[in-house]
Amino acid sequence: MDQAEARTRLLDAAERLFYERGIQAVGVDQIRTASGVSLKRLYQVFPSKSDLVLAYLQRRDTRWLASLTGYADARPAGDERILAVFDWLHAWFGEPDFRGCAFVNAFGELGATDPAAAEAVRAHKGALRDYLGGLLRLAGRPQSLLDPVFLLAEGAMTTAAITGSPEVALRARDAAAALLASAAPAAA
Amino acid sequence: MDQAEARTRLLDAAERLFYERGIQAVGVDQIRTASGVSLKRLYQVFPSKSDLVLAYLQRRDTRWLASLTGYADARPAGDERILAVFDWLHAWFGEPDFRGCAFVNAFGELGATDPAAAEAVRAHKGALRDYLGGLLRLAGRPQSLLDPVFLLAEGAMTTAAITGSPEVALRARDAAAALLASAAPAAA
DNA sequence: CTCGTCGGAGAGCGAACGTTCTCCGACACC
DNA sequence: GGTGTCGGAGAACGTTCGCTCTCCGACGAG
Repeated sequence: MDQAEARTRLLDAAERLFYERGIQAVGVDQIRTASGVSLKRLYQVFPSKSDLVLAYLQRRDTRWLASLTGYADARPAGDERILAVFDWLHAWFGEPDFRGCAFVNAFGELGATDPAAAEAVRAHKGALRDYLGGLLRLAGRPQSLLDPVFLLAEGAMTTAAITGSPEVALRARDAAAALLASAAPAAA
Repeated sequence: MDQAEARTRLLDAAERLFYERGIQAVGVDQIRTASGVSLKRLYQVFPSKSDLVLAYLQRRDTRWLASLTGYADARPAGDERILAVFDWLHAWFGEPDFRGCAFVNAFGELGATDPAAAEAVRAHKGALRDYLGGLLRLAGRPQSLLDPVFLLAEGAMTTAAITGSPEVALRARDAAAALLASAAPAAA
């Protein structure tokens, strides 16, 4: 096993365990066991647990946004693409291991004590916000709709986590559609 | 110091520390030191840390909702009272020790491992939702607006925590006002 | 075969955790 | 004053944490 594969296996195990049980609740030994990577190598690749946490957040940020944009960008630009974001959320919420937004969870655990993790969370939410802003622009919609749409998506994530029911994504979608409809009709 | 005062002092210290730094990050000894209550009495009142955590969540639930309803119910019933919820959020977000919704934070930390804590979070969010539903009814508004308004409030809480800026409450308020305006005019 | 190098397995480290126990001084009762 | 009871202070317990170290077998070079 070379270093690159060790890194992948560590991040795979870390992502599954951190997301499923929480970051502080998972020990380094559990990640070692789950990944099959020796402790020595683990500390070569990630000199401390917080480095591993940061790498976990960064890789998840990349993959999560890629999955969302891959789904939404397949729809025609315009209102439809904006609403597709909520369809994607609905599918995500329905996954059996869904446990809310990993970044919101991480912020609640570490936001007060780990500045690097807090910054990663801010960066992730900023990227999501920017993506939604781009969708609005493509749809010919004013940026004044950005906050409402973003907040509906955020609220849907935490609510779906707590209630365990994915349908809230569809209600958020309806609300977003209503806001789009109540604004001046778009050029698209 | 009698048992009742010990309980109050313990909960005061626990609430401040748990909310400020996170639950798992705060040890029982720190709560003992901050409260001035002896360890022996602490374990008489709360036989385990998870009992203390639960009491913390329950007392905060009561107080938080009482503060919100006390503020909003002072406004005339109708749309104005609904929007007052966001004004209250705005004031809360601006407090110097604001660190997001204690229940969302607790759920991220403990939701997967502490069923009693998870249930307390669900109960709290259910109570907030019910309160908003009552405000809509009083305003003569359809319950179809409940999810949008609730999700805007939820989204505002997590976003304010992560970005640190209270203004998002006002944007959520604007969005709620737009949704109310786009629906059929209320009797009130 | 011999030797040197490497990485894996897991024991070991000090600190911190939640929880219990020991000690001792304060105070009520006789 | 002597005695019993209580609670506070904090030492101590066993476990677990993040992290380091030791040992040993595998393997390539000569």
